[in-house]
Amino acid sequence: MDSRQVYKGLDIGTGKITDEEMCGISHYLLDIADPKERYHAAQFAIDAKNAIDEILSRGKVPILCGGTGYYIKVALGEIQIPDVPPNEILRKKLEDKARNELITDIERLDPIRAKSLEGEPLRRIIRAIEIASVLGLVPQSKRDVKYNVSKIGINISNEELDKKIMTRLKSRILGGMISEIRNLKSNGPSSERMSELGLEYGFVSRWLDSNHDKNWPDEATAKLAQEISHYAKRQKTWFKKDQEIQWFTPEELQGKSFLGMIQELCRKTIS
RNA sequence: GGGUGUGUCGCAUAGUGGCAAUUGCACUGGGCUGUAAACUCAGCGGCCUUCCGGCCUCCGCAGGUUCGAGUCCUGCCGCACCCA
Repeated sequence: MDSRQVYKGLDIGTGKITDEEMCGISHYLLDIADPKERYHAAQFAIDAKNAIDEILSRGKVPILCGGTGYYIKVALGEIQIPDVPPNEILRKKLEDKARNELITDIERLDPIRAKSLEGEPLRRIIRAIEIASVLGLVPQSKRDVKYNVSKIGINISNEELDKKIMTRLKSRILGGMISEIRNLKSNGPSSERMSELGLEYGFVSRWLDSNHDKNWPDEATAKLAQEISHYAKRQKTWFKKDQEIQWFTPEELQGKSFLGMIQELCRKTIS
């Protein structure tokens, strides 16, 4: 459930699991997309559901793991994405309009959806117009979860989290993240595209643009760690809202024997 | 020792005598219907208040001028640069 690990070639910077680390367990939805092309949540919803159904059909229990909250929701069917593909021409046209005009547009097309878009970024208002212009209205996104799900979250204080982020980042840099990104860049993607591939990728790419052959400085590590920490906090905000998540501290998970606990949860969920 | 500057909310920065004081970063909280590691909103001296708002404290320290001082004056302290 990771919006960046789907891409081929983004390994160190996304912390993608290695073959040895998999211990023979099948992992899904890794390396399924080309970094040159945009991969969307809507596609992920399809791919994830297929993978889940395939695993279930073999009588196994799928474990969804990762930090892209939106992708998890979409994969489980907690959010339905209307089947309206992006219309770049329309988007271009709408981007030239002022916010007020766009709001008037969506109010005319779908007053109910318009209400929920108050204070939302332009991009989402444009998307709503895009949907409404095809379907007439923006359909209500109703929950349609076909699976029994147990959700587990690990609760860590911000200080603890920041420490972990720093050690992780340092080991990624030692592990060759900078050259991974340099190589990736030489294959074409612009820095703008690189930013879409993730924090590390955008940040390092921008740094490379202005410091071709310099050595990576410690200040850059600190700054990047800060950006990652910001992101981690946004993730917390997202998951905090989910009432179904059972939260555990890292100590609790260790004390309990993690695998045993998962098995117990599986049994409960199935029965 | 002499001269010239300078001291504003964690850091940085704005501030014609009417200012609880600009902006950026950081920090805190929030939103999320095909870009989600994206995008985006709000709060940020304290206390009270349902909205409007009210009260107190505040721009290095101490005095002064003024109806009124972050802004002007004096002294002190800290810092910076220049001349010795």
